[in-house]
Amino acid sequence: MDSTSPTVPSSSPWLPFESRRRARDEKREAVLRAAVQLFLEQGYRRATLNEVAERLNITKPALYNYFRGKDEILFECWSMGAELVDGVITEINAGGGPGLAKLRKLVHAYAGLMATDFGASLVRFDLRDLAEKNAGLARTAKKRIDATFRKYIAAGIADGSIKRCDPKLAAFAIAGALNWIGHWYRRDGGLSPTAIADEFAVRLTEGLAASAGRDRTLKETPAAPQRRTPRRKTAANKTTGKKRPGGVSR
Amino acid sequence: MDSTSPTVPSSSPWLPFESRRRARDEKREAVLRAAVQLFLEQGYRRATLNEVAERLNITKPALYNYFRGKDEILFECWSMGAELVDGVITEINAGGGPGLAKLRKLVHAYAGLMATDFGASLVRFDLRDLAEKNAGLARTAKKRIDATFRKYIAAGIADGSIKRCDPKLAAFAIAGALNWIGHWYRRDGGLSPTAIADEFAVRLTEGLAASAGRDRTLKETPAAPQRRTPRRKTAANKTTGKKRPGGVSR
DNA sequence: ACTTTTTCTTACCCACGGGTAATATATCGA
DNA sequence: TCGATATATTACCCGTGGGTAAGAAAAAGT
Repeated sequence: MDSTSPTVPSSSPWLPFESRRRARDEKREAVLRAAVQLFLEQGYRRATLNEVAERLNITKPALYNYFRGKDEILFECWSMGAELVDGVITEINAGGGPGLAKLRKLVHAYAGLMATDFGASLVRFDLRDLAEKNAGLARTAKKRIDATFRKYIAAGIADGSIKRCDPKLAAFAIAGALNWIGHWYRRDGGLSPTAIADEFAVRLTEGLAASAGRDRTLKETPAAPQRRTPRRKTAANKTTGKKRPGGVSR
Repeated sequence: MDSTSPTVPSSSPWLPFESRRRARDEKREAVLRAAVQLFLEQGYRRATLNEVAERLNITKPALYNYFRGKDEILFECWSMGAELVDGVITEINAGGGPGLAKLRKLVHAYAGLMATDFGASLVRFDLRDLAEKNAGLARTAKKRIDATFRKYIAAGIADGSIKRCDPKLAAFAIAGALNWIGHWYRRDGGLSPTAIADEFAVRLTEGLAASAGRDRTLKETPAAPQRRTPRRKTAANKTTGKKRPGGVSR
């Protein structure tokens, strides 16, 4: 196992390992994509693993090579969404700006995410379907996201860009409007995700803006360099190549 | 049956019938109250009829004296919520006032409803769990509610009380924030329903107000004569006394 | 070519819970 | 008191779907 196999001098001996691991991870993600779609279409409880497998041209027990059970698949779908949001947040935190501007960026990006499968899974799935351990992780992640909304609002009040209000309730109102997108948005509807995001970024924050008069300064923030973020960060996890689903939880 | 029984001259011969029917309806509603609570606590799919019955100190088959099946119970719970909203809407429609005032009244009352069991059932239950026929009715009712939000906003724009905006998206944003209350509100939390309603009535509409400067005129509308509406209207249905759940649908 | 490991399939188990049948027990009208 | 009607109970059926066991098929390693 650990013998630095001298029989393969040309090119990295890691490649076979790597490619095997990659192939495995690709299949894992394919399962997640099929699952999240089905779960959103029919609802988690109604959706069956048989049908998930069928869509991938395999059979149910094959899924158990990649996941411990149905609820773990659900959790991983949810996690994908959470990672997307986390990515957005760290990116906004990296940049500076007044609280209001940060809030607008968050609203804009979050609205866009709600129009994606993994993003919607954040709000369409019932955490009570998760194993207690995973449900706990999910609750924590949710709290962190909510805290971010409040933090930006509080910061905005502090720096004068947002008028005085209760950050908790204001965050609930904004997050609620955004989360609801995940429930009504349809790909074949008349609204494009960016149109929704643009409008919500304005509509949900204009009432909070401290700038008295009418809205000016509303066009500077949304869409910044208009860069969505499909890539996955926060490496971690990713089943480091070991056998058996083991990795789990995070 | 139709013989005007001459043998019972003293007091109304209907009373026995009436009281029997009343007793039946009371039990029916008791089932609904127990069911909606359990469904909200555990989720519809997880909750079992056995447990609903257990909470009422009866056994599962007894439930079938009042309802055709689990999904009908769900529908009736949902319907109770829908009737509450309908009541609010007809009351607001009855009164006059500019679009913005009506919108605020609706937001205020709707927020309060989201803190009740039957109100929350409007947004916490999955219509896909309903029989197709009932799901259709529910979709229609939902559309009607959404249309009301848009109507008030459009009216507000027309009469100058609300600034120009897309009524569709504005309605989505407001309804979303409100509906979300049904997901996060907890009776044992720090926020009282009226506090939430008051705050949301302001927060969700201030951005739309056409009145340029800061907010004045914000205190006149909410809570009007502060009259909640617990009574049930829209008689119809109500199992007119016949045997077997028959009535159904509406 | 051989073994070993990973991946997938066929065939099954079985707990759960919605729904029904047959039957007992109040309740009411007479 | 006595039939008729609601109303409730006990005992059961059975479809569904998550999960597993045993072994075939396909890669990978040597």
